Amino acid sequence: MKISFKLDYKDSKTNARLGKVLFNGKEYPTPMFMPVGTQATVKTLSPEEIKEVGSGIILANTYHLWLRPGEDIVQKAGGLHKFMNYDGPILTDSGGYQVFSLAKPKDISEEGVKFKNHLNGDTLFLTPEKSIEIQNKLGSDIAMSFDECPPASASHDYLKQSIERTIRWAARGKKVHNNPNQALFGIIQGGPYEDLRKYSAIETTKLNFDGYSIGGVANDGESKLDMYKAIEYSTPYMPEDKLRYLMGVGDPIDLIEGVIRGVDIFDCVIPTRLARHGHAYTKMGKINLKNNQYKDKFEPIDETCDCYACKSYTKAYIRHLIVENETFGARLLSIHNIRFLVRLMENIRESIQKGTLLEFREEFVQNYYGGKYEVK
RNA sequence: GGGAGGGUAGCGAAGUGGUCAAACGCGGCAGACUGUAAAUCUGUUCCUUCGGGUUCUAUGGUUCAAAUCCAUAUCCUCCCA
Repeated sequence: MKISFKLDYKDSKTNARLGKVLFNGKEYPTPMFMPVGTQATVKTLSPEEIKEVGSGIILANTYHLWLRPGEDIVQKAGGLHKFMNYDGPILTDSGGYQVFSLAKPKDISEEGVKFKNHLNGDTLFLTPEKSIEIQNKLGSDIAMSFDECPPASASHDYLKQSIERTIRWAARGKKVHNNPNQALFGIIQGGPYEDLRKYSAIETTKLNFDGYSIGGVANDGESKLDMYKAIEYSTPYMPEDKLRYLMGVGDPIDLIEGVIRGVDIFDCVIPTRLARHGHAYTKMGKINLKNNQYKDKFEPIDETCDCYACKSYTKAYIRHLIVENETFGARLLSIHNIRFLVRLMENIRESIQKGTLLEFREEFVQNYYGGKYEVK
């Protein structure tokens, strides 16, 4: 059964929406945060732990799984769900982000993108058709169109020709996509430019995808202001009855700002990466547990948190694990950080329900930034 | 008792007359991270009122100039008795 989306409610004071993703007889409420599991694993977490923290959809990556173990192996295993023992919904990114992180502009042609394999330097070639074919074999529930994800520094001229090509790539991918059990999403690009976002959104939605995402955001130090503009310039042209996905975001405040601007789902590596680097989200802001001051703090990371790490372990112990580079520390912090974002989304949904989302935002900023948050 | 080598910043270790407050590694202290080339990367680590001050086991000496050369002391390691 193909995954589907139902829009339930629209906030009157903001563009926020409440809805649900329907999959396998289960409902996953939106707005939602999706943890990233690039290599068919949310780093350090078992599928049981992923569910325990309350995550719904998780991400995997086409590029990485194409290289290893190869889409044929995953297919032979019976698809991603069986391969990794996860029965919740899985979204695969198309490899578009790797166009940004691995390829050089000159490696991008109408046909596709030339990559240097980051494992051994081999030259590889990925096309929209190939990306869809791989995602089909991986058996994800949501496949993403293969796009170019340009850097924040890209000029208006470059972006213009880039989004036109990305739209042609989206059409090519859609043409070869024939898996009735897999949704296919289109990706809107255009940097912080109103005309380009509008153009990209209108042309991409004409192709009638199952959902739409806003891409090319939060790259290489793009300002938050530009990110918010990118969302604001895109959503007016995105259909209301389809899932809206802001790719690669992330930061707690950005999740709130994204929802206010009409986004339904988000994904980001940041909670798990920060965890591996010793950082923890708390209501009162992000803390670096590696800091000396936590060495004898025998208290949970966040008194108000209901996660496994906070229920059973202290800052001092987790700090010790992180400092000693023990994987259990990364695991506890990953559980905590994802749980923090999942609870943040729960609170956001509650506030939408109550019509107090903007007040919730103020309260969050007051606590998390000590009131000193300024959009730049 | 005889002989050889050596003592450099928190630790290990380069440096053997000026470009040396002294490479590099570790450890320490911070910072960054937004569709994961990311358990990674960056900064900093003698003192300082940022003018400068005090260092290379100790003391004395040679020299315009010493971590580097000489003398003595001291400690460590190894070898022979």
